[in-house]
Amino acid sequence: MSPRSKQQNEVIRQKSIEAIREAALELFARNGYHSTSISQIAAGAGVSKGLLYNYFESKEALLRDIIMEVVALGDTFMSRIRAATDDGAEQIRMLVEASFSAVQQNRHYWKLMAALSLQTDALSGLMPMLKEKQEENLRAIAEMFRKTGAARAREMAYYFSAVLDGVLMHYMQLGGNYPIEEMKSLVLERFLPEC
Amino acid sequence: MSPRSKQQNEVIRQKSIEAIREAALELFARNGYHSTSISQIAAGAGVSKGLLYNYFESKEALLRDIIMEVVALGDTFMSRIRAATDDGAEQIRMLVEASFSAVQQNRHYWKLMAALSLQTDALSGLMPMLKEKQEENLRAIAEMFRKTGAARAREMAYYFSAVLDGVLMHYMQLGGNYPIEEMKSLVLERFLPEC
Amino acid sequence: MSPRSKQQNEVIRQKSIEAIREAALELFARNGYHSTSISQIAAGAGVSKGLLYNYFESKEALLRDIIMEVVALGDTFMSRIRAATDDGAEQIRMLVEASFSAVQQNRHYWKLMAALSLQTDALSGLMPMLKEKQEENLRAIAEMFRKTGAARAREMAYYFSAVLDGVLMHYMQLGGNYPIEEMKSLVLERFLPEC
Amino acid sequence: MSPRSKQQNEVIRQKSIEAIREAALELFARNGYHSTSISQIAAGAGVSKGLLYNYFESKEALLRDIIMEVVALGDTFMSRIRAATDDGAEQIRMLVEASFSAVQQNRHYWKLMAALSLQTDALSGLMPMLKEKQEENLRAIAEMFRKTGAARAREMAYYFSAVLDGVLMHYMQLGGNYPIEEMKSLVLERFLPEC
DNA sequence: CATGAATGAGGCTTCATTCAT
DNA sequence: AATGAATGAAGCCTCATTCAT
Repeated sequence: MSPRSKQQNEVIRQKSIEAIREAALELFARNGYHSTSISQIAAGAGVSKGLLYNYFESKEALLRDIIMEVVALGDTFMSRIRAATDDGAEQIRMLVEASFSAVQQNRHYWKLMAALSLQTDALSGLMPMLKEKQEENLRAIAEMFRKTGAARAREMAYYFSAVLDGVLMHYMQLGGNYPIEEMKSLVLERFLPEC
Repeated sequence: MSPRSKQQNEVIRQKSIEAIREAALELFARNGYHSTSISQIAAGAGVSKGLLYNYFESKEALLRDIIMEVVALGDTFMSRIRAATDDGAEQIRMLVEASFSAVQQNRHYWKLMAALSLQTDALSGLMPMLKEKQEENLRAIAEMFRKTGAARAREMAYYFSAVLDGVLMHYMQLGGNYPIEEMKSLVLERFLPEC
Repeated sequence: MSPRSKQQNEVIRQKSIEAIREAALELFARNGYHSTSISQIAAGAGVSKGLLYNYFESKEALLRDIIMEVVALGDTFMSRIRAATDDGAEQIRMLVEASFSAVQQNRHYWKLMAALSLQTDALSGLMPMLKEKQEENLRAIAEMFRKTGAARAREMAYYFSAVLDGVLMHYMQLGGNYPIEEMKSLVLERFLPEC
Repeated sequence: MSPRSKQQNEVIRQKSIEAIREAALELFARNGYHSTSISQIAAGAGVSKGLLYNYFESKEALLRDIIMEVVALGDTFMSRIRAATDDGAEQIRMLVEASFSAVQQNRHYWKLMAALSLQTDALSGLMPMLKEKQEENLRAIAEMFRKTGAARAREMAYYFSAVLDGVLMHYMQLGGNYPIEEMKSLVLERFLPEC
């Protein structure tokens, strides 16, 4: 019955928050945002509905929180790549590798993101920020192509990121039988012919 | 005095059905299936909620109906292309043209389809059929590549359809500012270099 | 196209009305009043919903109409019996015979009546009349017993009609396997021992 | 501060559940199953509609729950009687007493059961179980008659239970002015003449 | 006489959210 | 920090009834 220390409390808090986030992500990705209820998330996280509302203002806020995490993850990727090398082709290669491996390791995140990116609802408040991020990434990718000496770097960036998203989307749709490795090879081949 | 003739009734019915379909498509595409209420659809179509249920068994049946229409549209495309020419490269060119123009002319349909294809819910019953269709299209596209003499025709088909979907998805996400024409050129260039 | 004569119209009217009544009775009895829709009745009768409302003010009015018919039928029975003989025992015997044969020949009517008699709803307006009828029948039956010289004729009337209703209710509940003939014998035996 | 204990919660739950059950029983019996709305039940129980669905899966499940309670009550009666004595006549006497007193003390239950037993709808799933129960009771009653040395014990059981149901049904229909005590005497007299 | 398209009130049910403990 | 009983708005759907033809 001795009162918990501040640190102990903080640990407990973080554990609960993380459990909620994970359960929510899993369920949102598997069943869709609207088809997932707060009750399911709380049950999945092993906490009460009340506690969930201690940490997250609302269902939408919980979704926002998860999305911000994914966005941050993406930013980290890009930073690392730029830090690793200054060679455009190599950066593109790393980006392809990183994208495929991220999606393969964690289909949940990306399926959720893809599904949400096509829905205007449930994300209303976040849309501008997400578009901004996409724009930012596009600029970064264009810069990579520019470094390879490619003509029409910006168009290539648009095209490249569309290809990447297209392949990964199909992978998420079709799952296990998708020839994901072959597709990765094809992408690399066709964007980095010299390698 | 006398009741309306069968034909008169059929005209009236079709008018209402079409209004409902259109309103539903528009709203489903814009706001998402779950975020669209039957009331909104009825209001959008200018009919009562009750009438909607005279023609569609349920909200899900309405969605199904719309999806079946899109699927039929896609089938028509493929048939026409195959009927038009036997030259693989020409077929691919026509497919690109048809896809881009379809999406540009009717963004609603395709945005809805894309969004739904990533949702596990709200489509449970239709998923098998849709996957079968996709498989069928893939085979048809592979056959086109085979005719061009391309190596690894099946892989190319996977890749090609991913590219197409990726580009069109981005177009649907970004809307007006997307360089859609440039992307079309790039797609054609990169898959039909000889033209 | 020659206009129908008044008589022809009347024939048509009566045919439609009768078809509606029959369909309604059948459906009310089989599926219950609340579980039967006007659409079902109209379909069952082979007429349109609109025509149904030409002849019956409302669903409840249709029910009332049917009930009145049953009541009238009951009155006819009693009158016939009293006209046929003045002997109490014989009257009772006839009543038993008539009741059993009516129920056996037309379970629909009686099942509906029994079900409704226990529901306060859907009959609100008719209840007083029905109670009055029951009271009237009770008096008539008591008079029959009185003629047989039985003591406590009124109590016997209550008891007798309860027995009759109980047996017939069980028959309607259990249907085919109910030993209806044996029960009739038992009723006769126990109320008319001297026969 | 701390959450309620399991026991406290259980008490609270049972209170609400019981309030809902009672309100539902009262309203179902008075107005009929179909004419009673969930809103009415919730209002009658002094809880929200939502809470009702915390405890009962559906309106039909609520009805089932109530029916199961009545069935259990009936089973208890029969068991007690058989445990109390082995004398057939005494058992029958007890059964009559118990039935009359049960119905007088709790008209709601029995009116609801009687009404439902004549409805094909709203009970579909339960019908087989109820028929089985009735069959079981019939066998038990036949056994009682057999012990009294009566001939045709099974027929007597059918007849006896029809009489009981008939009398009690009339009581429920006519209410206060029904000569219930006289009827009880008559039943006992006529089935247990030797007493 | 006859039709059936159309309406809208009202019923059942779900679920995000609150709050007493 | 934690619980879960309780709420009520909102969604889907049914169906008695109306009315233009």
